[in-house]
Amino acid sequence: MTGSHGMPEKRRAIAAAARVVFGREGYTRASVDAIATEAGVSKRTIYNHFADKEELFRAVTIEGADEVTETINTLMERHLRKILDLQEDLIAFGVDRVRAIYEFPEHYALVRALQAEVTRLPEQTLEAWTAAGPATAHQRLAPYLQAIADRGLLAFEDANKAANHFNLLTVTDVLQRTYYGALPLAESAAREIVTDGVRAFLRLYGVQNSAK
Amino acid sequence: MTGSHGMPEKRRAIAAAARVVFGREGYTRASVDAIATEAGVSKRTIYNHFADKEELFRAVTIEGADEVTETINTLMERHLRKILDLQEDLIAFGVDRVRAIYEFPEHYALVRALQAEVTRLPEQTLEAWTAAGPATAHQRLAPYLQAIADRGLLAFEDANKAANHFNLLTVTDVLQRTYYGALPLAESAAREIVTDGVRAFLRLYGVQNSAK
DNA sequence: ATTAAACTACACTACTTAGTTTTAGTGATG
DNA sequence: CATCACTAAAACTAAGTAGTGTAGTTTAAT
Repeated sequence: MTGSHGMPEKRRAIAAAARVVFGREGYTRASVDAIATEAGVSKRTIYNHFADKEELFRAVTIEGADEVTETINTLMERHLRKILDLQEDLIAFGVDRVRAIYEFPEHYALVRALQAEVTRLPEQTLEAWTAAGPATAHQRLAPYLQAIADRGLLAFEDANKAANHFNLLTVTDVLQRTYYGALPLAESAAREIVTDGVRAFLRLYGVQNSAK
Repeated sequence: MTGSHGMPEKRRAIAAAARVVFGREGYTRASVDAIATEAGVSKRTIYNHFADKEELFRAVTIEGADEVTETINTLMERHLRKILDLQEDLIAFGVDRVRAIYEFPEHYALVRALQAEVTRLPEQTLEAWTAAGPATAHQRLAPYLQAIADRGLLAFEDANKAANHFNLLTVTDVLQRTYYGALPLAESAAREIVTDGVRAFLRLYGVQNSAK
């Protein structure tokens, strides 16, 4: 059963374990031995697949970002493709997006670890991660907002800036308050933050047709 | 206030050095020996002033937060006490506030280190730091905005939410893009972000008849 | 000058780390 | 069968870690 979908099975086990341990312990504190144990693999095998600890870190941060980005893409398709009630759809998207933070705790733990390492990371690694993760977050949102604007439901000059403001007013607010998902947040509190954010966003860019 | 007034000179040297080294290396990687060297002090002296590494970290994060909070208070007094042109004053405040990020690089490096440790920190330490730093950021802004609203230049129902939105649209945007000050940001870019943020803020809460 | 507190320098403990090497074994391919 | 690529397990190297103990030195107030 060599499920070799490009990646040997062991490599995937190592990557998954690395994500957990790096997320839980941070880069420096995470030991390669601990990752090996978590992966159910010998330490030597890790070094057969990855040059060193740093390359392992680089690989898993980017792969993790890809995974989350994919999830967010799905959420945008689900909520922002066909708009029935703009405010409700934006709120539903925001709430699901926030929920995704708590559905990928290892990923956001990894984000915290990565942010702590920013000044020590090779420029290239940071760029690759930014491109895979945060950058896509609003680069991919912008076209959806543009499409909604084209149908006359939103009005702005720059879709990218609007997307940026949407993210700031919803998911960034949550990330900031919870230290990137480290602190728990009640579903109801998340909904309230997102609702406030969406209402502000619509006051900024909404077209007055659905009234109060 | 964590007064650095009655504090022996050596203790201050240690705290200053710890801020630099923790900021540069992160909590785990920073060694107490390195902090001692940076402070020009023997390691034993550090342990005469602080119970252990963790208490040292706790002390310097909170002292650093106090310092930055004080600076921000000064900026609010300077720009938000007497309003001449609301938009210009808010922009000037925002720009100075962003500049403060780069005037306290060790502090924001420390913030990154702290965020990475959030899940391992004693709850009490995190609470104390949140209270000294980020929490005050908009708790103290709210009264200024309220005073401006009382003069009829702004309109909102909840000053705290307005303050939160102001911060999100200006300084949080910058912090997020620069990984909490880790990446450089041109003065002009900072000004553009803040200007966009302030304009959005005024579309949300501004009263049309004022100035201009 | 005396005294007490604070300091330095440094050896020392008990432990952890990244990465390598060794030894023994696995399953597949030709 | 033999080779090949991989693996586990454990020992090992070389380095670094937090924190302690102590002997001798500085500092400042009396």
